[in-house]
Amino acid sequence: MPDYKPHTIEQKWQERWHTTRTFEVAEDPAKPKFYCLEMFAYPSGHAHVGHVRNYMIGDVVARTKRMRGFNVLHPFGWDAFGLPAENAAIQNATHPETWTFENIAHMKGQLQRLGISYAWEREIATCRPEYYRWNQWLFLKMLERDLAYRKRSTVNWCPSCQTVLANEQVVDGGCWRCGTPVTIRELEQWFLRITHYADELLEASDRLSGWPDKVLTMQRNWIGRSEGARVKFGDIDVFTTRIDTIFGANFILLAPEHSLVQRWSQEPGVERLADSVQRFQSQDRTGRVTGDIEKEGVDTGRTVLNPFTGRQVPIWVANFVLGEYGTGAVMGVPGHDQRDFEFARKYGLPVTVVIQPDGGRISADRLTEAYSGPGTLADSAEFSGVSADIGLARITAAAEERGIGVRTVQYRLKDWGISRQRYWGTPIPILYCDQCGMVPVPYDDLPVVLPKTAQFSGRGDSPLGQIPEFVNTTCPGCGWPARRETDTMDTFVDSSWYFFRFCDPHNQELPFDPETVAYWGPVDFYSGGVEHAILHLIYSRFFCRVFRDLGMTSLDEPFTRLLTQGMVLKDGQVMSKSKGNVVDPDDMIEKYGADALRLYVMFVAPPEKEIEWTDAGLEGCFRFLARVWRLVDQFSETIGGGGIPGPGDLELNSSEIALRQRTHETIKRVTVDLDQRIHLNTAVSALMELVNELYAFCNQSDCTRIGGGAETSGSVGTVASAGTVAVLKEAIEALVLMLSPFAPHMGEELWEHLGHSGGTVSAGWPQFQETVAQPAEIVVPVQVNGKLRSRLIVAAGTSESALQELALADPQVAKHLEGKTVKKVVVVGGRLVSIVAS
RNA sequence: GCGAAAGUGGCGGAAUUGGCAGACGCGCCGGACUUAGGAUCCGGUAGCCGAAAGGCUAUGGGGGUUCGACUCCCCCCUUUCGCACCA
Repeated sequence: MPDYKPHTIEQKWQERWHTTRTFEVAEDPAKPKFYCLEMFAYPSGHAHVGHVRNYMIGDVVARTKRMRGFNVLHPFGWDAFGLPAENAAIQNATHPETWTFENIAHMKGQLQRLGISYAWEREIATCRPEYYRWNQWLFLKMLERDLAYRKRSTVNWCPSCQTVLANEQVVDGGCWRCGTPVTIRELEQWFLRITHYADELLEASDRLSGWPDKVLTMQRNWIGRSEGARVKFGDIDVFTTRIDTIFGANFILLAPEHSLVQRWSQEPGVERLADSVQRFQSQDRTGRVTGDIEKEGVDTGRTVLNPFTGRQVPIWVANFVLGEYGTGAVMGVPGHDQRDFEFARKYGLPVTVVIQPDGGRISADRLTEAYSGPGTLADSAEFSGVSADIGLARITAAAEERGIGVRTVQYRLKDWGISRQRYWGTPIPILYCDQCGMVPVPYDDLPVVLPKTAQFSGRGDSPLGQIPEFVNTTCPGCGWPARRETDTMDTFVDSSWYFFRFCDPHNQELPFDPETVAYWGPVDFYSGGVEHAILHLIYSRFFCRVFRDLGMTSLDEPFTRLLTQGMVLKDGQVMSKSKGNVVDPDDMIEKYGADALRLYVMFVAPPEKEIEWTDAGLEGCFRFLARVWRLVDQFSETIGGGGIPGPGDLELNSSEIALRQRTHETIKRVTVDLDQRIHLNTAVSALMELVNELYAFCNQSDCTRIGGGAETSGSVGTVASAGTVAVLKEAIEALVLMLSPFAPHMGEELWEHLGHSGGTVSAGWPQFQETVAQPAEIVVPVQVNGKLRSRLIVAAGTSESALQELALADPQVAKHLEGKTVKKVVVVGGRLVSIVAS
């Protein structure tokens, strides 16, 4: 018998899968579809085990679904635009395209050596004009529908990456890629109007039952809906969620960026104001947003009328008021807002109490902190005496009636700024003509191709601007000279709809034929890192709705079920090149084979959890596979032939019945674990148990001698009975089939050894019979006063009264009941007997 | 600060609904087979007491509900993650 040698069989099957196009699919209305997708990869160079874990998880799901009769779409591609390629170009004098395609070639090889069952003919790379032309197409469609627009505004700037960042790409005040603190710049930028869908994105999140709560919570927080009102204090519009406290608004606070502040600080004789405003604006942005800096303000010397109290209130500028949220102006209610309270105490501004807590009375001069709880309005003219929530509604209505306020909903979510001052991205298909102004590139002229030659200086101006042949063009409207937009699109545009492109990746007329998405969509199972919770995942939900509103799909949501896989740690740390702790899958494949690697990564922890890499664990999985190999190989001749009757038709002895029961029970467990729970680790352990059971069966029934030494290990012993052959065949075939999503090469090889030529997919997923899966005898624990005292071995289905009798008669139990009276006996049928005595 | 998730042997982790805690694997210990074993097969392995039978204690800590709690409730500790002056 040849030992388990993974390399030859892995190579054999990978070649066969490729030449027979095993995983390529077409729409087939006769079969149920299943779209299985893992987040596509940024081609950074070499994938480490942490990266490929995700693909292995998806592959187990895809292969299982295929065996269960689904028409499975399982594609892969490359998120191929982006900064690292350009940075590498600056450092190594290679072209970003060269760098990218070399990396893709290497990583594709890695994935193929892992045996991931991708439909490679659908592979896409976003940096190809065949792909990014549809970014441009969609951009123009969005422009037509006013979902794309250009405006000058302050934007996040990463000084290291030398480009603008979207709000979603600023993490803790730093750049999501490199962590460099973000600064502010004012630029003309293109924006996509994601806020148009803010409410829908929020509401629909309640229906995403297949998503982790954690991700949904993050998205809801990010959208940050708050209901309130805008109220005019003279010329100043403030946004408040607490209009019920307006009678306590003793001052107005403006953000340093507020247009009035900017205007006033340019007037003569206000040096103190101008200096403070300047200082606030230059304060560390992170600190301003996170609240780490000291709250400061400066009096503008101006006042404005509080429209409800009729009193003049001073206008201050405060560094903690954010220009980008609401109207950049707030009413200061020191009695009922902690920030305003601190501010008022610091600068000696008056504090007024306008809400009295129920059953208590507070006064302004004794307050040590703002009171923000519920209560009854006080000192609020005609509104005094009503509860705060009723007051809120009435005051809002009054403001609307007087034309000085309006109910409104405010979002934290901002429109998505997509302009990037870099080269390696999708050119924005816009021209600027002196005669016609801004002109969209006509659809027929798409794609606007990224020019090959460019200077990669990393200087912070758009490299495309350095290429006259690119910039200078003619206006399609008037024929006069025009200039092209030189910014490129955020690469998150590419990834926001690629899952649709996979349905129809070679379409030259449209991003995709709506029919294909109607068949394949939505993605049934999507897995990837949680770090995309409010980036890629929210953008994709946005784009799905844009396509829907363009009439190209009827889907509201792109992803039905989402799994966020855990990271792989080595020495307690995330793998990274700079830490030097990466595990290269190729090294592990070299040592143990792809099947063992896959099995280990699936077995060591549930997919959502992070795992700590150990070579010893991998070796254990290799040993398990070798154990399966020996088992199957030893029986392949005996059970591999035809004409073996099914075990259901034979008289079986007790150990044969027991093995058969274990087989069916295991099928049931593994099926539930894989199909419903995606508990891949417990599915593997169930298979390990079945293997242990098979070894025990063989040793005990003496049907053959497994192992034992070099000269005996090759022999096939005599098999005692037709029943033994039948139950072994059933068990081993089920084992091989169920193992094959995890260890596909071995699965196919052993299936072939067992005399089957059609492959595991056509064999289908093994079926269990509920009646066979139930054990004939069960163990029923008996507790006395909550302590386990004995175990009864009884036939399954023993009645509760019989169980009670048996339990009370049990000698161990009787011992603990001595001198006591039984107060109560709880019998849980088939589960346990609990006796209470005293 | 607010919110969420988690905390189980030497280690990774099991325990669908409140019902035998520690499945499975790693590691370790022992046996068999062997010239040899770091291969293979078999067995043991939470702690404490005990020769054994058996008993006691154990799921971060402390309370509670229950015949019964890793699981539910309250308080506290630790870790991880998310949010963080959002008016």
